[in-house]
Amino acid sequence: MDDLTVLRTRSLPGVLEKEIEKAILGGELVPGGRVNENALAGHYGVSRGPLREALRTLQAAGLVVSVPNRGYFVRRVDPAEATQIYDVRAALFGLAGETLARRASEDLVAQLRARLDAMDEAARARDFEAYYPLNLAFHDYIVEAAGNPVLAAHYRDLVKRLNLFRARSLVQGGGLAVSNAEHRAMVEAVARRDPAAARETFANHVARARERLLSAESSAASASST
Amino acid sequence: MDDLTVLRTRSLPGVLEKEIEKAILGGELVPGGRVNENALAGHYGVSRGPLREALRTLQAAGLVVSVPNRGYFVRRVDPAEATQIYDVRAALFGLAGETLARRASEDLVAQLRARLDAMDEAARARDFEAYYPLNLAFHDYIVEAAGNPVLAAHYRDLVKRLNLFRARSLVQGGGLAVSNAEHRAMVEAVARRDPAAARETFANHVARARERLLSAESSAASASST
DNA sequence: CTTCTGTAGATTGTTGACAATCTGCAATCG
DNA sequence: CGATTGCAGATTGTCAACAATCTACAGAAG
Repeated sequence: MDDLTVLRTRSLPGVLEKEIEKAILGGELVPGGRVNENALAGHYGVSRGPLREALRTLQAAGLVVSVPNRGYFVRRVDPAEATQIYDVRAALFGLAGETLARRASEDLVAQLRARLDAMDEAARARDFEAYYPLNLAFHDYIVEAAGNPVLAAHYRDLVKRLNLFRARSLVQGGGLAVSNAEHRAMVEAVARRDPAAARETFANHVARARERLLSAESSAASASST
Repeated sequence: MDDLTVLRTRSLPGVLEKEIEKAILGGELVPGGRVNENALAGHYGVSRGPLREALRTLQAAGLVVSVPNRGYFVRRVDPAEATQIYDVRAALFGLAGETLARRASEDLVAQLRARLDAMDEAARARDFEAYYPLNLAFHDYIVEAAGNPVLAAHYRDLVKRLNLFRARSLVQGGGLAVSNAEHRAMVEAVARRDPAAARETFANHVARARERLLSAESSAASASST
């Protein structure tokens, strides 16, 4: 019965899109690599038609690019584009914070503080494995709570594309406590119902995350070239 | 030779996408209306395969929606979603202004002032037909000059979707002078190389445009319901 | 008269096949 | 020996046909 419901709800190109996206974000399809339609179609046991429709959607999302008569390639994001993505993401996240500060209920502030405490604990324990998903959920919760689906959709698109930037060393060791201190300032701005301060702290948080990532990347690049 | 170059550069789904987009934005395909694949394929003299790929891209852009086993429908944007789009657009435009204020050359400021003067003239003459395209080009030039392709792409997507909001009465009569006064404040902030002021004036300009549009819409709605 | 059911037509979903194009290697020519 | 041309295999682009699903209308039952 489950298969039936799935097939009724999601179309075949829809599930393929999610599946391929997972493969890309999971690293099975590496950035810059070619996407073979026949191979993929065979792997999923479907025809090339629905597959190509899924790839078109992924192209619009910026995860792959189509070169006429050459095929699809997994998108490669270089530091320059990563910077651009981060700037846009900061602006959107700032908007999320501003919106949240205007409409925040007491329950919502309590929710944010609870998540903050959980992250603090993980940061103190230097437990990156625990911190990472909490951090992700925290940001996602914020963007969702802002109540603007258009904003949320664009934000998620940007985050997906950032995963194509080869630099898994997202936040290393010392970054945890620093990052969560910024989180606390963000939540306090929301609790004070101060839209301007919220926008600023939220946007700055992403801007600083960008600096952390890019400096880590450049040092890693210079290290590997030595 | 032209056809050959076109076919080499743009793929068939690519040209179909642009063609259908034009039909939607031009009003030939009305919001809420159904899109018949066979009819469209026949109209363009192509098969349904490339057509469906084009529609997938347009779905990702938010211009159409796909309902499984029912087909594609031209997206309808209600006032609530238009508000959300405007909020995101304001944040992005604010980022464009901030970026511009940091990197503006003298030439760029001169360019902006020249466009400003042209719009002033049209506004004084109450010549909406002349003002409208100048205004569009002004905004597009700014977003382009910010030098962030990711920002530009997202911004353009939002503008396209706003065209689906049924309210062609974009700016009526008196709005022209007001709007251009805001433009002048924006350009002056850029000329002063003041990023914070630029962000604020740019974002506020879009927010005010939203208010102008939505109040016009609601008054038109109450008038039509009377 | 209203409601339900069944059927015919239309429309979308998917597939497999054919045509066009590209890539890589080998043979030939200068 | 290097460069170029030609060919074979692989891959993408497009199409037309078939299967599945939905819509609308007609007819029958309550």
